[in-house]
Amino acid sequence: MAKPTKSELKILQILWDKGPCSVRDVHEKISEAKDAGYTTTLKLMQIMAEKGHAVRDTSSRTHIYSASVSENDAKTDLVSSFISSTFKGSAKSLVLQALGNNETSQEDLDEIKKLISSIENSK
Amino acid sequence: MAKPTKSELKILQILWDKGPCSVRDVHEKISEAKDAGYTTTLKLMQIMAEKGHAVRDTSSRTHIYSASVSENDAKTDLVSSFISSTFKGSAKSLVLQALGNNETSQEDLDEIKKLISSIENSK
DNA sequence: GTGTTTCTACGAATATTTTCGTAGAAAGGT
DNA sequence: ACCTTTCTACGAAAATATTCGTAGAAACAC
Repeated sequence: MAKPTKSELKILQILWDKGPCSVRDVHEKISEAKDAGYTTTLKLMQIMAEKGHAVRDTSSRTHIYSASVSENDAKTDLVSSFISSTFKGSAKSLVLQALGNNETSQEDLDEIKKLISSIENSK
Repeated sequence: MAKPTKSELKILQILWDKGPCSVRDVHEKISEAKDAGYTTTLKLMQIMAEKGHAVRDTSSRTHIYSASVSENDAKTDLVSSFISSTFKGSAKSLVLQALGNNETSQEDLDEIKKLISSIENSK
C-alpha cells in the first residue's frame, strides 16, 4: 500500500481513534483544528477509498468510512520509511535522536526499558 | 527554517557525509542510486541555497555548497515533526514502535540502554 | 408538496515538488 | 584558434497533493 499523504494521515488518525465515521464526523474533527471546506474532506476521503487507505460502506446515503490498515501496521510502515529516508536504515539512530533531546519523562523511560527487557528475554 | 523536502534531504545527507561539495560531486553520488539529470540536481541545490538549507561559495566557477544546518539540528527537527504528525507528540510511542518490531540487534539495544542510563543519571 | 439542508460525484483551480531542456559563459585539450 | 566539455541560470513542463465550486439526488421540516 502506498504511503498516505500528510492529509490522509490526519484522517486515518481520526478513523483509528473514533472507528468508522461519516465524512461529516471526520470533517467536524478536522474543523476543530483548522478551517477547511466540507468538500475538501469529502474528496480526500474518496481518494483514500480509491487508493485503498480506507474502505467505505455505501449502503446508506451517508457513507461510512473505516481505515483499511491497522494503526499499528500503518505506523510500522511509516516509521520504517522514516528510518530509511532520514537515518539510513538505523532504528538505533532514530531512537538515540528521539531520546537524546532529554525531554522524555522518567515514566516513559521506564516503559521503554521494560520493552527492551522483554525483547531481550524473548531472544 | 522550513523543513527540507524529500529530495532536499537526500542532498543534505550527502553534504553532511562528504562536507562541502560541488553540484557534480552531489550529482555523482545521487546517480549511484538512481538515474537523474545533472540539471535536476543543480536546480535542487540552487533552490536549497535560496531557501537557506545550504550556503554556497560562488567565488570560483564551480560553486561549492555546504549544508547550513548541522545534521543533528536538522534531524532533531525532523524527528520532532514526525513525532507530532504521526505519534501525537509522544516520543515514547515512536520509540516503542521503532523497537517493537524486534529487529534491533543486541548491540544496538545495549547502546540505547546506555543512553537511557546516562539520561537518568543526569537528572 | 415546497423549500431547506445534507449528502455524493465530479471536475477543475491552486499549490508544491520534481524534472529537465535550452542557452550562454568559462575552461580545457590539442 | 577551434572544438568539446563543464559549468550556471532560467523558465517551463510534469508529477503530486490540496482545495473547493457546482450540480443533482435524497432526506427532512413544516
